[in-house]
Amino acid sequence: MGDYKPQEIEAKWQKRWEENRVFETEADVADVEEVASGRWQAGREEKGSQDPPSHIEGGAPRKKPKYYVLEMLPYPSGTLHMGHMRNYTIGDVVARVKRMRGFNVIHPMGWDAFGLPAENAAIKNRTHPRTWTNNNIAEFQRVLRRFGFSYDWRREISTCEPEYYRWNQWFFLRMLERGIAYKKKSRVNWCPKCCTVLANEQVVNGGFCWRHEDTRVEAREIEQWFLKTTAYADQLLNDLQEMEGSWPDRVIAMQRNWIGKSTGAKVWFEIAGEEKKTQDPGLEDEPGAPAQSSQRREAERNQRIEIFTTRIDTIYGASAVILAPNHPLVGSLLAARAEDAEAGQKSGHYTAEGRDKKLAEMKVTSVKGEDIATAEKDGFFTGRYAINPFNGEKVPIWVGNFVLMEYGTGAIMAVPAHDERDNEFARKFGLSIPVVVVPAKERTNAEAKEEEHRGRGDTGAGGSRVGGADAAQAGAPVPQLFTEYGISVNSGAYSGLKSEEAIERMAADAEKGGFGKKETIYRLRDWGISRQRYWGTPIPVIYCEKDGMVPVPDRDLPVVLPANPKLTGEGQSPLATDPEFVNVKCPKCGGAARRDADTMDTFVDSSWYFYRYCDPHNDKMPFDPAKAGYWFPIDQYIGGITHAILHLLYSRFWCKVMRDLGLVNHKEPIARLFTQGMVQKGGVAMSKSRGNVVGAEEMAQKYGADTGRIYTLFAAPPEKDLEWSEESIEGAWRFLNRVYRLVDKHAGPAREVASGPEASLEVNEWRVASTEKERTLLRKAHQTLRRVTQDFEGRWHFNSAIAQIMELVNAIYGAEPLEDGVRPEVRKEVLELVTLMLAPMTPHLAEELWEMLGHESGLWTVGWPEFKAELAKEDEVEIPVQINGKVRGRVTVAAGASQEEVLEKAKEDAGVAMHLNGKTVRKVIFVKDKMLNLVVG
RNA sequence: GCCCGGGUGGCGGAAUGGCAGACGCUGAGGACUUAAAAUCCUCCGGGGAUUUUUCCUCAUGUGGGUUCGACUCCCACCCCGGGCACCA
Repeated sequence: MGDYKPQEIEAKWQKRWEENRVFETEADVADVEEVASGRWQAGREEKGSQDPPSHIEGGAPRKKPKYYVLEMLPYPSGTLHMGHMRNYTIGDVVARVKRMRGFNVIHPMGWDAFGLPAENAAIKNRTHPRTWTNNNIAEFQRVLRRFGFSYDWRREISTCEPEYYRWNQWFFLRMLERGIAYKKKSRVNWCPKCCTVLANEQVVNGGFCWRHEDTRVEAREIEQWFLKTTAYADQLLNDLQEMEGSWPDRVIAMQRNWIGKSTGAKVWFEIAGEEKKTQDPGLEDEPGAPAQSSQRREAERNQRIEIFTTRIDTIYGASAVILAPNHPLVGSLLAARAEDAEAGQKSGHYTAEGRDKKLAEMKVTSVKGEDIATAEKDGFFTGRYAINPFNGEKVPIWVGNFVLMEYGTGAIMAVPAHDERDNEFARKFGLSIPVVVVPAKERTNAEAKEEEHRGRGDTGAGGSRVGGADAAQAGAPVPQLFTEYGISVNSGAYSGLKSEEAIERMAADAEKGGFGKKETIYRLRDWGISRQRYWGTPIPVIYCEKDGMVPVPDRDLPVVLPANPKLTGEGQSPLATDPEFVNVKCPKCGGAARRDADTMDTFVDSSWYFYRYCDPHNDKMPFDPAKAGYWFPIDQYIGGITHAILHLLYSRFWCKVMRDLGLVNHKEPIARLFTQGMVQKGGVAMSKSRGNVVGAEEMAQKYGADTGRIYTLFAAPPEKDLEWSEESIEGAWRFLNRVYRLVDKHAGPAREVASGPEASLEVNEWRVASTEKERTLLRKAHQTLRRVTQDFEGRWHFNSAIAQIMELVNAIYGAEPLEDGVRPEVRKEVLELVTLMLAPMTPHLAEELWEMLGHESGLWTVGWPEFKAELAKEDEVEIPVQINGKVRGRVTVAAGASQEEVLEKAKEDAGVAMHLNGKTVRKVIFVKDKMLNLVVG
């Protein structure tokens, strides 16, 4: 009759779904009350006497288990392409399957609407970031609706609205109260031409500004707001255990790596020569030394160099202490003594000027890790010495470009024999390389002694290990680099101990002696959230000359962005140039004061947005804890691997903070995480900048949304990358047409009869009354249902689910003409199964077919079909017969036949008999209904 | 360097210890048609034997191992992709 016209069908059903509010969902009343009464105290005063909110009526579903499925919210820019659509399709299939299986499903969508691109576009096009953003949102929404995703649009949020970001501010104030938010100077990427801070991504070509490619980015110290993620480092690390098995391994691994816990010890090295000076400070000042010199000495006197090491057991092998170029002690160490520089010069390496130049170079290097990682090791001797507290030896103090101020204490002890980097450094600059650990295995007693000797020899007769190359000159054999655990040698009282023991004892002794202690440090740093931008959440803080930093009182929230900013992309924060915004009265004293002109990192917005979906219009709190308690944790979160670290880590952090605030009672917000693969074209991910996108709308116009959906599901398993293929799209399109024509052809007679749940026919009635052809079809249909159900449940093998359905459709075509031997009831049953199985993936087509089959109420009103094992059961099975593991014949037997029956039949088989000829059967392996293997010899 | 993935026909991919290559794409042939499109049917890993039916053999990155039986489990290695990286 008709043709498959996806554009008409899709519009028709989208309208019906909306009219019938099919995807609107509410928290279950009973459960919400249970949660509220049982576990929640904070902020619940009003609730006690109140009736449930009007939208939770008595008719709401009761005791359906909840299911929260969520796709990462998009940043609304550019064009929606099939890469986006794949993500949303996967989520939509899950949502629809769960709905059909009787879950109370929440499936929301919103917009990550703040961010730099809006601001840049606004500068370029002379529009307002809000205009640009809202236009994009409208466009995105239109296309998402066009694909028929089952979102509850009433819950839509946009993070750039004051109704949303006021809660960012509210959270910030709570964190400020608890000391989680604090301000400190920190090193940033600074572009001297833009006069602003750059994000790491804006530093290009190994240290240049993205807008001024001839301008080198500098490291600068400026005051910024931080959130103390490090306070939760241990929790963030330990709770990862809970996610094992339900988050991808690599995401867990990446987060572990990022947090980077390492246990070791801090050790304090005194600066040599200080004691003498403290006795007689006045006399020590060199003529011509700067006036503040003695002052500096004063400060330096009690200063020791604090180093961090995970291998305190190698401390007897330390041949230098190396400081980061921007270590606070570097300046005073160098300035203190001009002649020390000469000492360095004498050692043959540097002039004072060369040294200063070098230091300046090292300091200016961008903060960005890449540059440092690839740079060659460099450094210089400061001319000063430190005392190794374990053996009292003097070791030279160096400055090295590979020592990071940001990690540990910004200073290390260099143990060249047992650390790769130190080894490289020592070889380059001729530091000695004493061996203090030897491999445990090959070590006999005699060898150990010898090793001990050699070690001593190498160390020299207690001589100072200046930056000279005496070790190398002495022609001493260069010891091998050995970085593993072993046995300590040449380590005083600790010689002979296993590394593990030595670490324990030496750390304990350092603590006793007051020159060190055990310490755990993390790679994770606090989260800097200040951005010198306009399009973000204003930081709700005011600076008053009299009262200092004053938080904006809750009642004054939100601090709203000024409507008409001056955006130039250069200079300081745009907000700072707006007097109406900046000038404000101090909330404490009423005097003149200034607002903080920075805005928050947009990762703040996305760290808790999924809670807001539970209660999107609450104007008293970020969300009602009872509602969040009902919906959380997120049962299934779906998004790209690109957010494996930052977004997910910040979200986890936020959850833990909210837990401490009493807003939630779970440890982790996301129970299961799925990271889908990218859609590629020409081997690279689709992106507007590469110009290789297949537009979502274009797709929908050409083939319809359902074809686009099923193609992305069929072409590859969801976790793998998918290479776009126009030919394969045609295949998906053909398949849907094939299904449509099949149903269309048989719909007439099918409409005349009842079937499925309406027919309430018992399994046995079907079987008794069935023809062979009917039984075969029903069997295939229910076998398919079993496998498709499995593929939807645990494994998400949508591609093989679709393949199964294709097979079933092929089988039905193969049984044509169905009029011959297949009653309309059976035809209807089989076609309904096809329709219902397709429903989560091609929802519009499925609704249309469902209607064609004679159903007046929408497909959304029915559940997932019931699998009937009786119908799926095979009557006969073909069993391969193997001789010594090779298939030599096949026998057909009744399902469930015994070993004896199968064996007897097998022996009759010509091929089998031939291979058995003249041999004895030694062993028989029989797997019922599967195979028979005869071991002969 | 360390940590994760992954290697199966011309291509995307099935098969989680039991007939390797389901399903789809491409390609070839055929039917329908005045013709084309659409649709439908058949064939499609390599080598060999049999010249019709079919049979043998090799084959899931490489080499070992476990097992009656291995794409699947174990060990070693090679290659590809991704992440992290002077992290002390």
